[in-house]
Amino acid sequence: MKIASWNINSVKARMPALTEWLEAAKPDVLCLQEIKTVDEGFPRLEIEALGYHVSVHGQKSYNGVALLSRQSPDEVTIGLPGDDGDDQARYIEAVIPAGRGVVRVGGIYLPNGNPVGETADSEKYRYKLDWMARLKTHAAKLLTHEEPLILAGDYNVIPRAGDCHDPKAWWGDALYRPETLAAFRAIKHLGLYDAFEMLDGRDGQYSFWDYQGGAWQNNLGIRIDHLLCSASAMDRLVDVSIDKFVRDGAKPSDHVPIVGRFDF
DNA sequence: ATGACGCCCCATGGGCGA
Repeated sequence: MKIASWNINSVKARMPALTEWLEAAKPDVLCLQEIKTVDEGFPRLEIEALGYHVSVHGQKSYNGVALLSRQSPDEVTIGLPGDDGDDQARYIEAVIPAGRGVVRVGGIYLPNGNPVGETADSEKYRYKLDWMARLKTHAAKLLTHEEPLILAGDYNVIPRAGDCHDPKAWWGDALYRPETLAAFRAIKHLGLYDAFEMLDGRDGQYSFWDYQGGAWQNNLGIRIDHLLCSASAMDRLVDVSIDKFVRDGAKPSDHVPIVGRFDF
């Protein structure tokens, strides 16, 4: 069973790339981020025609997440609990049949957080840290359940120096600074494992390259898209791949898919 | 020091992303 995540950077602008990848990679579950459309604008029929159930948590122009699954999902929920005033569409969750059991998948679009501000207390950075605290609370609750858990998405966190081309230049950015890394560790320390780090772990394996400045051509990337797995999910993880070749396609997203293959 | 690229929208340039 293949469970994947991809920040698609507008699902409507990316349909040729998305359909091509779905038909080739055939994931069983795909979490999409930055669909940049309301629910009604999601190309549901085209995706369903490829054999997927479509669950959407959309938003006009910005953010927006979706969850595609070959099997019909149960218990689909949208929005990260913990702040009723948060109107940004960044979280979707479902329980998916897997083998003889089920797996719970959360699709995450964690806030970027820039600019940080001189004293690291800008509104956007506070929102990022608050969101990470809410994710920790929610993950702790989900980890009390029996089924394997995978929290897949664009975390906007560079976990290690080796996950960016120029750590000194990135240090201090909202994606790579002490408070961000501490919050990310706190989530992992609940009992979640970075699938790529555990099964591959090489430096320089990026999932995002900026459109600007020839970042892709010069391999100036960062690894910010992650699959965090509970222990029982990790026990079933066979391999992880970052589909870097997708960045060379026509009209690519600035992110590429990350895929975990599980023995469910 | 700035902009660069690409996406969005009751657009025609500004906001946003990372």
